[in-house]
Amino acid sequence: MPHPQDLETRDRILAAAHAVFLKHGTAGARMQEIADEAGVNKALLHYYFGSKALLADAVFLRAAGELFPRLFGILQSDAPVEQKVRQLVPTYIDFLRPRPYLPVYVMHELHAHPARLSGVFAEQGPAPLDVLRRQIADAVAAGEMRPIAPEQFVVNLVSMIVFPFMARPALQALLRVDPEQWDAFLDERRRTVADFFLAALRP
Amino acid sequence: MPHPQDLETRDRILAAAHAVFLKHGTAGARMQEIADEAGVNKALLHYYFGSKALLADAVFLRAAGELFPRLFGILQSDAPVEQKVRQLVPTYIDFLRPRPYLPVYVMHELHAHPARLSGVFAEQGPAPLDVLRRQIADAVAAGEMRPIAPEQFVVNLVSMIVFPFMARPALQALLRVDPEQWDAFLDERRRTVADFFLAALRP
DNA sequence: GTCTATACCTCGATAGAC
DNA sequence: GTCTATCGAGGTATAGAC
Repeated sequence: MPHPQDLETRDRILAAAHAVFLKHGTAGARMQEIADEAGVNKALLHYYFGSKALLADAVFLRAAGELFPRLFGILQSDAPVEQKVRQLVPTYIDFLRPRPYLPVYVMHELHAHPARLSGVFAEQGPAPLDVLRRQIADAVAAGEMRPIAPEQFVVNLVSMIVFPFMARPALQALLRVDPEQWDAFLDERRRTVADFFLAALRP
Repeated sequence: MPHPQDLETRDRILAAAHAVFLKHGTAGARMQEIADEAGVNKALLHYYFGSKALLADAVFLRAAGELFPRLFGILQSDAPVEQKVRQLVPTYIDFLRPRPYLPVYVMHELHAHPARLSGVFAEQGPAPLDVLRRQIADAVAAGEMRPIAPEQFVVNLVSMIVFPFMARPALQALLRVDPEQWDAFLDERRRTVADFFLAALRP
């Protein structure tokens, strides 16, 4: 973009767009609502981002960029398996708690717009499961762990962490949990999910 | 609606709307695309359903109605816990496999449109966790199970079943799994998730 | 850089023939 | 019941003043 830009205004617009897109999805979002939320007028959105589609791209990359890397940062480390699990569960729950719309937004956009995938995982490094695969193999050989494929390991763990946020409205109704009990419910998951997961790995 | 109706045409439209709404979400769906998919013209959609919003309501109720009841049908039965788990995992995975968009669609609509909740869970009966709560208490007292709150039990189990479908595009990229390997990955989950879950409950 | 005013167009909805 | 043709609201995008 050849335009001169006020970065502070640009950030305000991007933050407002983030909030509105996450709440309504790209198709359901209105440029007017973003402008209102940012305290500017519609024309400025086009001045800074060119079009709704380009603004949506920027927001999606931002959202996916906070969702995925902090998962794989922890999983790829060389720390022992148990320590990684015990660290990931509370860390990620604390991250998602103030961002309840983030996972559904990202997954919905990926379904409706699969081309977005290339943008997100382009700079992705080598297969991220190698460290974990060796750690599991060693623990199994030492008789300390039941065998499990590393893919299943990761998906089981991430499922239990992320799914409750995606299903929150349904779970609140099905479990008869009002919004304040929901916080206690998440606290309990924060405390118990790692234990539950590690218990499943006992030989 | 006081209109006379051709039920076969109405069903074709509803099925087409189901497909299009699930793929793009309510806001992203176009009445023209639904008409094309059903092999009729736009005007007929209004003849049968009145408006896009009403058609969207019908589709959402239909989708939520296949997603939730078959979960709680199994969980509320009087069968032993282990049997319920071993039945639910393959049954539900087989159900979702040909409907990969269903969970994300429902959860996204519930986030963007929380009022829909009332429509879905209105006819819901009494608290559905009572059977499970007693079964867990008995098993724990008999020394056969680690203690766990029934809410956490259900959410852990359902998370591992449903989440992979919601996150499929991301998981395929992150795990380096191409679409045909994805089927094998789901087969493995179908075989292993119940064992994994039950292993976590061992005392 | 930021605003107001407006052009342009997509899309949901309706009218009316058959 | 189903179609063609068209209207009008609402939304993105642009022009141009400041």
